[in-house]
Amino acid sequence: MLDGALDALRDHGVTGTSARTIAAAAGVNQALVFYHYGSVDELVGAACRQATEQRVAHYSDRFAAVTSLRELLQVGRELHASELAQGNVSVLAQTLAAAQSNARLAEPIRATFQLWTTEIEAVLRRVLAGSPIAEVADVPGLAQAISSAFVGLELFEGIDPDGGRRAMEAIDQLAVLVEVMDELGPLATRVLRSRIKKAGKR
Amino acid sequence: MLDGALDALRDHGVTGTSARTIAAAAGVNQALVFYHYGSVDELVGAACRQATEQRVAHYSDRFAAVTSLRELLQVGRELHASELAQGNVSVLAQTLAAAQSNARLAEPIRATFQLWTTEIEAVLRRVLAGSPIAEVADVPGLAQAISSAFVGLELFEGIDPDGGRRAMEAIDQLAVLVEVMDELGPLATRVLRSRIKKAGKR
DNA sequence: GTCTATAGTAGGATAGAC
DNA sequence: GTCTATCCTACTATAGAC
Repeated sequence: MLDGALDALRDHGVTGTSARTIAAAAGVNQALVFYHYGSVDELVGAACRQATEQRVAHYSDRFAAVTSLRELLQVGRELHASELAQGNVSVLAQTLAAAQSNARLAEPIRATFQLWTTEIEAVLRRVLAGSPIAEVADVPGLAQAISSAFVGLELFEGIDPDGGRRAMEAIDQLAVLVEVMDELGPLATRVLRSRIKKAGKR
Repeated sequence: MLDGALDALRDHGVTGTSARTIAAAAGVNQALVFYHYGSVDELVGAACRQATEQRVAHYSDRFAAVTSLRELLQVGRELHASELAQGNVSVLAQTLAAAQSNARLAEPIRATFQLWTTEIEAVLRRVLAGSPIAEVADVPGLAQAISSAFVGLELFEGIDPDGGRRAMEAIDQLAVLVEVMDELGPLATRVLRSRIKKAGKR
């Protein structure tokens, strides 16, 4: 039935997801939603949670093998492509939107989202070790910015696939910038540190 | 009634927005939605369109005065704060999510979203003039990436305000990186060009 | 143009048979 | 645990009075 909930979110969106559509997708009776989960919202929350745990576990090895920002982005793009095909990230984006005005859904979705952010944060901490970026940048904040941006792109791609692809390419080019930055040597590092420090006092 | 539609989206989210809630917010009768707009979706599309046109016009002067990436981000943050308080960008995010599985809403929302992207693109083109970034980066793609990321952050902030704030800070620090990059002089520019070229052949 | 009234449909939730 | 049956509510959309 958890799978049925995901299917319903994929096929009908948040607005078209109900106890009835979920039950139909799962091939069971509508009353079971309430018997097992109490409400539709709780079922949706549980389904997102479980699905995300599985996806994160599935990509765990990939993330662990990442040694640079570009590789992180590369994994991100693969993940984007495969999850888009399965509609998984779209489901998360849907529920994230629904959670805005649904207090019952907010906390479960926040926790689910945190699963991705935590994974990205660990990679960032490893990849940025020794980099001047790590000294000044807030790594958890950066991780959240990245996963948020990812969701935004996902939503955008849903209504404009071509534009979404171009946006992804552009981000790829930005990642090159940051890496080059990191490889410019001590002079650049010094300039960078002082500039960021100055900017921080603004 | 267009305002009523926005109020309804703000207060009840996409799932709770109906001809009835819109009419109640506007202080009129529910039947008028169908008389004037034919369907709820078309009213919502029109409302988003009009509201976004007004907001874009309102920030037009600000965008025109921007001369650097950091200033662009600064305007973006002000915009974020003021629109968050009014709930406007959240409305756009809500409808963007709804449009994923609603063909009738997809095109109007895509066009609405394009209003912001076009504005950002113009600023980028001006700010990045003469920069090595502009030579290799796809400016329209970058503009779409930025507005997408903005929406993602907006959604995220809705369920985790503290995390959203930290993510915004982190992006601010990244912008400093890019600017420093731009100011490192010809050596860095040369390295950058060759690296991006190489990366493009990957 | 705006209202009331209403038809028809879909969803949340529960009671009770099996 | 799973089903049928059912109640109540809320929604879209239309017809028709004013």
